[in-house]
Amino acid sequence: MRADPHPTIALLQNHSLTMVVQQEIERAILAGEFAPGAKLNEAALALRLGVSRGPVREAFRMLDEAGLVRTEKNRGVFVRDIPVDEAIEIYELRAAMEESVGRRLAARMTPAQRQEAEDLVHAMEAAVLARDAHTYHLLNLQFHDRLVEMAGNRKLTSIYRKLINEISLFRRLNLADENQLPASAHAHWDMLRAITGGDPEVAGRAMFDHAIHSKDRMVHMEARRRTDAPSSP
Amino acid sequence: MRADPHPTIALLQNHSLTMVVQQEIERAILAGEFAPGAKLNEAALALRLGVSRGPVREAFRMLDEAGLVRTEKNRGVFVRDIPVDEAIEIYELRAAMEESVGRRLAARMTPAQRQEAEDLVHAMEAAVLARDAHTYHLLNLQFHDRLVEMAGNRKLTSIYRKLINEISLFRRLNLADENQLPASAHAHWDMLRAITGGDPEVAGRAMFDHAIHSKDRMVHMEARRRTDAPSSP
DNA sequence: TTTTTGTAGATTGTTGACAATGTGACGGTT
DNA sequence: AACCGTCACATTGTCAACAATCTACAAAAA
Repeated sequence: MRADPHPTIALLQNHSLTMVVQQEIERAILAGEFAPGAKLNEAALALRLGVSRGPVREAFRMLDEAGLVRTEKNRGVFVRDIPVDEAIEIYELRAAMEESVGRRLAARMTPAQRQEAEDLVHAMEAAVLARDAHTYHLLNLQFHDRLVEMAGNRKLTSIYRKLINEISLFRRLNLADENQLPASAHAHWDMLRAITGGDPEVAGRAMFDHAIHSKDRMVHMEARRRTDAPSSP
Repeated sequence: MRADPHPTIALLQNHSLTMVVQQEIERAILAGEFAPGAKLNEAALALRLGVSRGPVREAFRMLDEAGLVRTEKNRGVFVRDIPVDEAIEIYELRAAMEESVGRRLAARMTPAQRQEAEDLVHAMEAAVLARDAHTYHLLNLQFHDRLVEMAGNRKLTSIYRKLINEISLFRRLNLADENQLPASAHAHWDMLRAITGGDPEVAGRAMFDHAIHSKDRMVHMEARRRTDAPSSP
């Protein structure tokens, strides 16, 4: 038996340089500081973070396995640029996972969890009124993330989050049209109602359809983009 | 545009030492040469593979991210030993994924694919007659792997395979009882029939139920083991 | 005896140096 | 002008040495 160490001590015990470097690069990628397709220079990153190239290389291997970067031997590592067909695959896989989440939540969601989810949708509605698409987007992500977490399957949660990270590397990802935000918020109420209704099949289907709808909108946007801007610009 | 390079050239282009080391360690782990919980010594592995510790460390980071090993700072890396509750989570997640696979296959399986799947079940039946539980186990894995691959979602396929790898680290994983093999083979015929029937919901449900049944059998075995062998041996 | 402390050896964490490979510019040839 | 070889330069791949940390065991203290 061992007591929980002092927070600062726990920090040092768990965070090797490689871990810190990995988290920092991941943060930078997801924050858009490195665009999809951009090359990541080992020495430059090592210099910027004040470490040698070793930990940076180890962090690269982790990010590669996580799907955030791709490594070309003797050429370097690049921020991954998710192709459309892979984005579609991720959306469809996510739909299957969210269906599973909906089923589970219909059977086991606690009142406190329901309250928390409702609070999030209320916040989303506030963002709609404020015409704040960015905040809406973040709340939307958080809403789904919390529902997934509430389903209580940690493996599913961790894989779901990796998928969301990868999707965020899909360049052509568009924030929702401001005009469609009210409808989107409404759809979340519907989903929540389906869950609290208690029928696993209904709830699962609701979350599945919602995810597929996201995919369809993305595919639609992509198709329109392709017709608007012919093959080579 | 670039042509596919000569096979040998492609080999050298893609396989850095780190990749080779990663694949070799992964192979050894999955082959059981390193038992779950066992410690992996950097220097020893580097010596065995004829490389320095750098590539071994990078391979460790990949295997960690893939969930095959766990890293304790300043203590080393250990083959992961999947706890029962995580195994259950993986089985349930796999069930959701296989349901999705079943739905898709009901709608798009080609005659050639159907033939291939049937051949695999025939081979499984042959293994049953030969009382060859090991071969049966491998064919079973291959059957499911091929079905997943046939569904045509590469992201789902790669995640599915990672889950299978992790499950194989679950120590208490038991091969099927020889007496249950005939029933198991029969169940695969049923699944295949559900798929070729063409109804996505029926096919999805069949694969989901089959996967959940696997989970239940595992949980049952685990429960019996716990009662047979009280807390501390 | 039990506990604590100290020390030596083994192992991991990190670094900088060297080797191998790729990139792009320059100049010469056709 | 287009093509090709050559050659620096930049970058990645690999390695070996050093520093930090942990582990095990023995000696000393309670």
